[in-house]
Amino acid sequence: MARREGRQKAPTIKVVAAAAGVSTSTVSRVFSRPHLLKESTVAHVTEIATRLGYVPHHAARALSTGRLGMIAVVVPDIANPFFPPVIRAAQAHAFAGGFSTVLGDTDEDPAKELDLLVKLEQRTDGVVLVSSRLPEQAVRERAERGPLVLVNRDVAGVPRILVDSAPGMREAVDHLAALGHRHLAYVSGPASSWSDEQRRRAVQERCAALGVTTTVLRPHRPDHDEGRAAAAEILAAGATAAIAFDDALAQGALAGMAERGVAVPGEVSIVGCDDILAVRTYPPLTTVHGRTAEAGRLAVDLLLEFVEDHDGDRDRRHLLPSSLVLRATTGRAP
Amino acid sequence: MARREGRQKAPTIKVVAAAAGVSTSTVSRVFSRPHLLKESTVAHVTEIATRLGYVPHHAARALSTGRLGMIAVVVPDIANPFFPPVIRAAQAHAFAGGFSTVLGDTDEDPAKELDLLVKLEQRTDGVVLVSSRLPEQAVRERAERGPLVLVNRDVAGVPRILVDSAPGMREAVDHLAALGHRHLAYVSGPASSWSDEQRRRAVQERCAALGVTTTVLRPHRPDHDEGRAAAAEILAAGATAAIAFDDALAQGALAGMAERGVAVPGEVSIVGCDDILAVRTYPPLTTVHGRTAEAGRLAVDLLLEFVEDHDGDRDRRHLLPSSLVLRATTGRAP
DNA sequence: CTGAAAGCGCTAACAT
DNA sequence: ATGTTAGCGCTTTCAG
Repeated sequence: MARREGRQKAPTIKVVAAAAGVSTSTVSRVFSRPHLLKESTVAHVTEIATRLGYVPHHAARALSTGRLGMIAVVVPDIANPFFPPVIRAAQAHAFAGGFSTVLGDTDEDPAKELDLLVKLEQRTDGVVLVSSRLPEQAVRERAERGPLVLVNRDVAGVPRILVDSAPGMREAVDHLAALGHRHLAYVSGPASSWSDEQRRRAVQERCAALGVTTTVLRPHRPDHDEGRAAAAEILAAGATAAIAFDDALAQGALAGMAERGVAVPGEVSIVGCDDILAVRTYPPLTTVHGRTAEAGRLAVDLLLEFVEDHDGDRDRRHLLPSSLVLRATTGRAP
Repeated sequence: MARREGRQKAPTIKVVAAAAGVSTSTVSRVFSRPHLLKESTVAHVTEIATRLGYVPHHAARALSTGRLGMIAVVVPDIANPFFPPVIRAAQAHAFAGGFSTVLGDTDEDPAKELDLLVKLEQRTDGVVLVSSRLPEQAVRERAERGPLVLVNRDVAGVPRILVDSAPGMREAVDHLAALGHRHLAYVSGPASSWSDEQRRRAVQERCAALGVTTTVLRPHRPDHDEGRAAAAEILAAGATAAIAFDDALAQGALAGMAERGVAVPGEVSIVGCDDILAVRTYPPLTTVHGRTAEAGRLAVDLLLEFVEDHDGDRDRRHLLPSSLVLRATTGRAP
């Protein structure tokens, strides 16, 4: 059996230069700003380089330019199905722009979040911070120290992308009212969540405008179990329809209703938010679809802008509209 | 309003050296091999360094040592709930070992996977490749070029961690047989999947041993819709129980049964695999729990071993046993 | 135990 | 359009 050779060290710019009969700067330029070179040189050097299997060394380039070629995407919990689409989009877009992404998971813990942010500061050119759980002041301070774009967190002076669930929520209320519902419950999400406040407010205001009674239930951790518990609360409130902070809660509520033998949408109607697992429930969940993937893409766009130009206008705020997706968990009031 | 100062550049080893009245090598050693120095020197320099807010520059160190301090975790689809636990565990463990992680998403596309692997080769010290869709030859070639650990892919000569669903599958068959089921369907997953083959085989063999009839259904994409479709196939086969390749399929099958008014577990029993969303279904899904998080942790362990010592023993194969978790979708045969 | 000096591989003025 | 020459910030022999 042939013994494995020790891994061959990669060819450097120097050996390519020698082989091509040009200077190292020329080779360097071929890979960074080819437009400054004669086409023939570019072609020639490229050919030699590929033949030798040359690839620019990342760390060396980083050291020279001060650009790491890497951004971070930080989320509270990668296992929460809300995040993968934004991560994925962010990643793909960054990659297209020549940047790698590191993913950070804060485990929903503000202390870990802060820690991570500090560590990442030296390893990345900038960070996309999704659904930050940090106090506003901390976010602002971090934004002072380097390029930072927020997703679903509204801090003035820090560039941010917001998935705006309000339009969808209003549609949901309209839809329910049109079906004859006169009393509606809102199943709240985490108390400190920007999104929750936004969604709740949209529901309340629209209900008020339409003369529909609304009961706001206590804050809930956005998971299945809490949703299950919420089913009882909805029933106790005497509501005939409920809008939940998110799909996980809505799905839990569905299960809770099933346990109690309450028919959905026959006896009560349920609406979710985020459209993240809507099609996996039974019956398929009527929900508010937010453009989360687009949020990831836009966040990276914005971030890369700031990486290029540290002194761009910080106070940018993008709102991404949402809309109601009708499926099978809403029906006429009993 | 005070104008924001341009970002202050981080202090280098040089300024720390000057401030501490020592040479740069000493400062360097304080951060890399402090045991070579007098305790008092270490203490003194450390103090100065923290006061100045000095942090070793990553890229510079990488250039010098050839160690990037970074590993990659590559998965087919970050949105597939099977992966987050392994990613999360891998990440946490790597971080503890002083390594950052980049996450790669191949979008289930072998071409993208290969591409990504090439790009990552120069940016990381090694990669954990989860559920690779690449041909065996390609995997082997990549393993020659640098530290690589596989998860849920069994290629001889490449270190690998396998979540072994066979024990759990056997338990499932035993469980169903004990409940009086005599005809059982296996809902197959992707045709090229190592896991599917393993699971199917375990089911078939155990059924044969027990004298239980088994129908193997066609390959399915592991998602909800296909599971829904599978419900009809299970019924058509005349089976009174089904074991699905994974939880997504099982959950879909649940929905499919509900649509047809077939009671679970009254009329048919359903078992999933992976225990990834089991508790979010209604009724809660009986499923095979695999130790996926542990797989992530172990993979990183193994990988870091190879990063330290490029010539360790390549042919390591870890099997992580699984077991059946009883919940509410299995019951006596009708 | 500590210092001096030579790079690691690449880019960026500055020349030409 | 291309070559020359310094570094980027850190580690690492080699001396002392």
